[in-house]
Amino acid sequence: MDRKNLGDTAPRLPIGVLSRRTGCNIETIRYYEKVGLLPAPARSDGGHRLYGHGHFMRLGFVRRARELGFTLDEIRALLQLAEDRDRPCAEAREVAVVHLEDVRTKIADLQAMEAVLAETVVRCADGQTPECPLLETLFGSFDPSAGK
Amino acid sequence: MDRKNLGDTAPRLPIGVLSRRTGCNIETIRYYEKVGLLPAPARSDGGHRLYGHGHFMRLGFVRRARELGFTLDEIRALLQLAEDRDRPCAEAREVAVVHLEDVRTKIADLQAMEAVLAETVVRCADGQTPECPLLETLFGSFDPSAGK
DNA sequence: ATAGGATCTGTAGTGGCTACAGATACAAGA
DNA sequence: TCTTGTATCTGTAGCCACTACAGATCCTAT
Repeated sequence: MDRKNLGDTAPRLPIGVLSRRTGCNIETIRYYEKVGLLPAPARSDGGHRLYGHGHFMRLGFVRRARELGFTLDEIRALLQLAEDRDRPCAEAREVAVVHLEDVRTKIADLQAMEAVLAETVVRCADGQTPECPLLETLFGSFDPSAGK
Repeated sequence: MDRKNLGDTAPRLPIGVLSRRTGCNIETIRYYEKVGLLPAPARSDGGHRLYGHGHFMRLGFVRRARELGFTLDEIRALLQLAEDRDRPCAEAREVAVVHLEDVRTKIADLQAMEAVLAETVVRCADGQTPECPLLETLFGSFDPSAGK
């Protein structure tokens, strides 16, 4: 877990290489540096960013965490735990549990939407309905409690 | 479907009443007016907005559509169809079908995340693992293809 | 008349990017 | 060495759908 030493002896590479290897947009990399998620890298004499192995590892972490839907603040916390703690697993797990519940809530919300939409689309398609079921639904025509 | 006549004879009510009856934040109502989703209402002599029945109907539509996840532009299009077309159902249905596919994609993405997260959380919890499975996953330790 | 709540306009911010524009650096080929 | 094309820089602004003030004015009940 010795991942905080970014100053290793591997060759340092420009941002375009980091971008292509990690699948992360150049502008996003600069954004992550701006918001403190990535440390500022060394620079060439001309001012170009030069990234070492540690940056590749760290950005890989960030991207995988983003793909799992963690917010940048959650990722920040996870990286901090990885750096500072001998046994970070309990705390890291807590971050993941909270996020997992959020993901499950979002799934449930979307599934509720999907159910209404799917039903409405079917009713729009059957061609037997004199008015448009979707628009009637949205205008609240089928809900007697609408209006107060 | 005669919903474009907002100048009816019912009493006109201030924004706070519209907000409470529709569950839509006052500032959101003003935002919707700014972006053209709601027409500008009549005003009192002192400049306060006064909303009639048509606005209540229209904002109800917008809120229900938002709850179903439609974007503001999709809602704009649906309202236009409702106003302009004798038979808007085919086009409205097309808007809903595109949106339904988007919702299903989001559900699938979230379910993929949920699967990875749930597995990782379980492995973090079992206490048999020497290192933290979540952090190892994010650092890419269990993926031999990581690095290029 | 007064006071408290409602409302106004304008501005800025949220999260996570993304897209320029104008200027400079870098590398390859002639 | 020079030229040219590509890569990179910084700064600014925008996207989407809101949300939150701040200072000023309006409105209504006492």
